[in-house]
Amino acid sequence: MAGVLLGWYDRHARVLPWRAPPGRRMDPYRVWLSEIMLQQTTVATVGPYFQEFTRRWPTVTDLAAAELDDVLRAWAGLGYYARARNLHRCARVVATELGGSFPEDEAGLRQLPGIGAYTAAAVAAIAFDQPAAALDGNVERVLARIYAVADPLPQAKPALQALAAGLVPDQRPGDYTQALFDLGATICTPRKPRCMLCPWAQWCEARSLSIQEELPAKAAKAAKPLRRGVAFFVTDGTGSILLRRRAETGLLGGMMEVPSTGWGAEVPDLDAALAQAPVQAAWRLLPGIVRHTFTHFELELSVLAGRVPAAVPVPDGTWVAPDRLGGEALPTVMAKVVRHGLAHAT
DNA sequence: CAAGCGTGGAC
DNA sequence: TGTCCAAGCTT
Repeated sequence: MAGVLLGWYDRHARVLPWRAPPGRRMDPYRVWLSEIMLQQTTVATVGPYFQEFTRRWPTVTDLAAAELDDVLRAWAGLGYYARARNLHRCARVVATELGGSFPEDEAGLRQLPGIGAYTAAAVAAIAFDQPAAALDGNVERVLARIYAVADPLPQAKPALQALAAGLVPDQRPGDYTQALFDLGATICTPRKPRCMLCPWAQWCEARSLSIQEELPAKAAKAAKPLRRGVAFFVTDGTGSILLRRRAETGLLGGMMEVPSTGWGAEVPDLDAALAQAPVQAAWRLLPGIVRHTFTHFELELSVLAGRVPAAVPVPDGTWVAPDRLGGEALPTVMAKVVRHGLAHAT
């Protein structure tokens, strides 16, 4: 089966910025960087970020020498911000403790910050052509169908991992791994798989049972609770906007925010909200609400606008001119709040 | 070890 | 509008 897939890959491999042509190997730094960026993130989204990171930091040593804040700024908008902090930590370990070279085996890679079971196997296979079984969402879907594994994920994951390990060939395991990704991304898609084009169709149990679109089964997801809060859009006499750095860990850790009340189930009343205001001002409630969906809750923010005569100092705060917002470590939800404030308060 | 952790696009 | 999902990791 592996040989057939490799033959298909030789003819149909996707061309991607972090990928070498079939039969070649890519720089391990770029393989690693792309794998971190691609965690739970689409190829289309990652593209521009990968280009910018490799332009600014062509080697892992360059990335290690960067300031964490510059890395966070460059990562802004990509989400799952712990990845950026772990990326930077990992680069420093590789640069200072490993002489600038990544470990070539799965176990060594697995020790590094931000590298879990999947990424260790993927980098070992793709960058170093080791026969490691990388099990991601694509491979889970392909194998669940090929072997008609009906047990729901994530319970079925250990069984799929064993099946994956049994398929990895000794010849060209790196290309095989990438071929499996391409198969999942272009043929064995979540909806309406293109079985007529699949090089593995003759071995697919799910297809023979006509249940390919029902697999893989997944456990039901919990409903997302609604949280609400009030954000404070503050400008000074020059039009600069008050931003504040969030705590290093947890949600949006280390990123910048528009100061706000806590986010809870209840809408804070005006007095409770104002008690949490970062400065004293004559507040005006802006029309509309900023909505944002996170992984595990939905958020609705009302926005109070205030103006202060001069850029007074605020704990963890920074005053940023509107034309320099693009360079800040602003997560998307906060960029939405700023946009709302600029549209209604200025 | 279940829960916490972002975002944008497809349908 | 809602729902799913995309090359998962950490605690």
